[in-house]
Amino acid sequence: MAEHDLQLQTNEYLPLRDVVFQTLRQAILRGTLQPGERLMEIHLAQKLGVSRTPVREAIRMLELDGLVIMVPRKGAIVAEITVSDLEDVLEVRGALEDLAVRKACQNMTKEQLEELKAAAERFENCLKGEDLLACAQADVEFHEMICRATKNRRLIQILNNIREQIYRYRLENLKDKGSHENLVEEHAAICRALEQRSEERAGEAIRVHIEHQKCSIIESLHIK
Amino acid sequence: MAEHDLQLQTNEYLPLRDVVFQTLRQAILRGTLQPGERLMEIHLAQKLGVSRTPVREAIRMLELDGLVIMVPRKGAIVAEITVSDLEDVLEVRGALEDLAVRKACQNMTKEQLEELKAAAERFENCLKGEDLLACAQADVEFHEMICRATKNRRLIQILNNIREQIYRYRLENLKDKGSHENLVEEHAAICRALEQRSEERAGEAIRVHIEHQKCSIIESLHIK
DNA sequence: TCTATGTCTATTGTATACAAAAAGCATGGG
DNA sequence: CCCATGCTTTTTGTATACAATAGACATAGA
Repeated sequence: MAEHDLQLQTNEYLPLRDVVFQTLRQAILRGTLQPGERLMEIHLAQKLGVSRTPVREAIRMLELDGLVIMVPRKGAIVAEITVSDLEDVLEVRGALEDLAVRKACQNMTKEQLEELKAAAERFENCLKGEDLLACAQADVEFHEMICRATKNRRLIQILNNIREQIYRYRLENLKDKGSHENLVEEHAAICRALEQRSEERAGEAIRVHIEHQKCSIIESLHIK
Repeated sequence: MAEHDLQLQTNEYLPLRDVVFQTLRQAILRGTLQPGERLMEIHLAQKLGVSRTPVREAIRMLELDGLVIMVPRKGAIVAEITVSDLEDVLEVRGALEDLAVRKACQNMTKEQLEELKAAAERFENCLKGEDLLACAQADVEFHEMICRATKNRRLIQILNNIREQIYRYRLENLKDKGSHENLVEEHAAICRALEQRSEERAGEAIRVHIEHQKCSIIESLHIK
């Protein structure tokens, strides 16, 4: 097995299980731990310098998060996402982002709208550079901003979760420069609809946005 | 503390953590463990005849399920649901049931439709009796049937989860006989729209259904 | 040679022991 | 009488010890 450099962010004063959880989650989302790879408790515990107990509890949490799959009496493996899974997840995401943007139409203040446009601009600027992680971050911020404006905590939580699950594939997807223009235009369309407070247009715009994302992620999976 | 009669369904050959998890979840959903109540590890472990380890792991799972809340260095307490939480959850549920019923319009076979109508009828018959649990069960089956027809595993999982979370309040809600007629008619409307394969009507019908549920649950909370 | 069985090892599942921190209570000083 | 401080108790957080099982490998018999 490749020697991953997992390392705890020991700075915080949280229960170890939470620190381990965040560490492993990051490792999975960033691809340090690859789909299909086994998570062995003793191994991880030694690497992280803790005992098995917090590692086990972190794995339980990853399991319910859908990031690992438990095989009874065999342990946890990093979850593979199949094309069919991705389609399912993105379909759900579409419905929820639609709800989010509609609520945002009602709730978003002028200031929030300005911030949103600024975020869209940051995203555009990032695309010109080479830093994929920064692009992804800017895009996440754009969507989170809309989401937060809904004030619906459950919606925020579920959408964050879904975004995290597909994060690795989004990253892959951003490598395709051909789609960059479209992405920028789609974000702009969402901003415009929000400015007009048109739930219909905003919903339509974001559904198109997610749909495109779905197609291009699936395409990039096939190429590999 | 009231002496709850928690008991493991030892029949199955699952890891204890899963058995404990299901047991505690049932206890919370059925109200045996009430909102605000503390879950103490040793106590539960002794009651269930296991050690603390599986109990702890079960609690971690309940935590990510939103059924308990962890207070650092204090332990877990059964989650309270506030009116605002309920509104949030039901808003999300509305969007997802809408998606589900639209997909069902596309996918549902004639046989499935017949089964659905049968389920609606069972629900109607249950309402005439006094068995609230049976009513709730019949209603759950009706919605699950639609959900399963979508073939979207993620959607099925999230909706099941949401339904479970509000189960206790639905039960409370079913006690109000005044709403029974409406419920039956709403189910019928959903069936009709599905038969006509009209996504628009089906979506509208189920959104109304969820919206009514929201109102009457919140009302019944205020009365208490 | 192939298969079946037995043993050994690696790894999870479970229990318990130990550490640390928070809450409650009592006692003493102001 | 009230408040603060320290002790005690309760409970979680963490580590480790022990049990059980699945998988691999080897060996023996057909």
